[in-house]
Amino acid sequence: MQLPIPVRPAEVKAACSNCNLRELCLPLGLSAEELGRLDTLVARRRSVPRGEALFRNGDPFESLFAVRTGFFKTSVSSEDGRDQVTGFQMAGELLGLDGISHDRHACDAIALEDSQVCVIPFEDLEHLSQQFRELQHQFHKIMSREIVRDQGVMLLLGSMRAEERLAAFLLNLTQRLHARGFSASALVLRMTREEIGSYLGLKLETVSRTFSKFQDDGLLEVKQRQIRVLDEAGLRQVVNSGC
Amino acid sequence: MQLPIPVRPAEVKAACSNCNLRELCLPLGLSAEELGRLDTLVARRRSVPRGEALFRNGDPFESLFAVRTGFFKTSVSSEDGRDQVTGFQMAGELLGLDGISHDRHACDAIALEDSQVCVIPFEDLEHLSQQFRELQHQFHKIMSREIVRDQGVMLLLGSMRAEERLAAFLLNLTQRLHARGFSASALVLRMTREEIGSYLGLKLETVSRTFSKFQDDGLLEVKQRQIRVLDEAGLRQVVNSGC
DNA sequence: CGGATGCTTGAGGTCTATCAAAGCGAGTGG
DNA sequence: CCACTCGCTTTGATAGACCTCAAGCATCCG
Repeated sequence: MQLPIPVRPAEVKAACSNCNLRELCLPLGLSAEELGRLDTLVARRRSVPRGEALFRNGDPFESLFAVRTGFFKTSVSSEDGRDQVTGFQMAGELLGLDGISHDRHACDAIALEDSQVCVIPFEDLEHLSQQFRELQHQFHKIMSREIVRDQGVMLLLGSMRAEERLAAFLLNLTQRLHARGFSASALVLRMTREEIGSYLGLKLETVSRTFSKFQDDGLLEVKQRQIRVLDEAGLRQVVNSGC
Repeated sequence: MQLPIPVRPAEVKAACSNCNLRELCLPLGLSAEELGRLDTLVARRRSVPRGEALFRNGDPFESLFAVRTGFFKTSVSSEDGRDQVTGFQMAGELLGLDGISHDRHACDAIALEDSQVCVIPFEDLEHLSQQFRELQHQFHKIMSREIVRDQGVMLLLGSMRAEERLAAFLLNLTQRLHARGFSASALVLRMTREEIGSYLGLKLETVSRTFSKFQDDGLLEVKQRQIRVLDEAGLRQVVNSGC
């Protein structure tokens, strides 16, 4: 998979106001003035090589991060070493909202490919959103959207069977890629079967078997991490086959 | 179970500034001035009889609600009629955060006993939190806490087995009741086995069997909905027995 | 008191996990 | 340039956890 948005030459000072992702990210719906002020806030960038952590559970929370390019996973772990992938984040999505509650990050965020994020110092964001109603509201919407998303994952984990889970996962991925201008039918997975399994509450063997079954059923073409969706309607049917 | 906080006589105008729950709720950490202003905002009350909805999926979103007395469940449902309980809320906890993202509620909130909530008009809250930094920050913390809580539920649903789930659920309940001044060992469940099962991703029979097993193992005393925790450390061990 | 609702318990079946082995592919070094 | 290695994936056989179906019991409430 190519980078969702071509990286500008380094010397060009990119900013929210001229970012290709502003329709998917925090700036959505802001006025020109608000955008300008946001630019002054979101000045820093940070590159995260594949496999490295953007932050880890327990790290002091100072900033939110907006994915510019690349791909991340977030995961939580319990004291006894259990591990659960809680989400995958692509360009335009926010990372770090978990950290606000206790001033420390509550999960790990790991880059699944070489990535770049915009650093959004949280104190500054709160300060600025006191002056700009719309910015404040947009931020609240983003947090709320995360809560709604999490509820959807609970529904998936609590009430769906393996095939339904994987189908729902693939449809969600393709829908998000499509919103970023990519094909809705051809995708390259950035994560391993094990990471998909962790996210979906399944073992990696079950994920692999389910991919194979979808291929046998003519829903997908699967070549390792290269996936082609042959029958989107069929996938939708699988998701809804539970009840 | 008794009401967590004795209901004041109706004629007494209760407000955030003299609410017994202010250490658990939105007012936490606010100055006297901020509290006073919050009082003017949170003027309305609403009673919800047992079994009735505070709001339903699709209802227009206008206000958040703080539970004053009683007990709620929230649940989401998919198009195909699948149903998932996403949480249980008791006194001092906020309901409705899901509604911010699309100006419509994204779940159902049902009272599991006769309940009373404080109505917090959301526009007013955003307006007021533009003036009061601390209120804004406290609200952000509450939203973030909800996100962290949801991640914990994902961990539970994605990686724990039936006994671990139920033990974790009971420990969470007793801990929250304890924070409200109740016994950490004796509790009365306000929800059915089926609702517990839906929350934990299990069938009601499995919940019932697991309760029986805990009783056989000397961890609990179970009399229908009356639960006595006999061995809290043992429950903790069950939660961590997975890995 | 009697019906309704919710809870418990049993038997048998299904789905997913577990254990094991072989295959594929990308990157490395000879 | 090829052989090798390592990580990841696929596939098979088996086992175990949880679900399903069914019956009986307890509790609540009119």
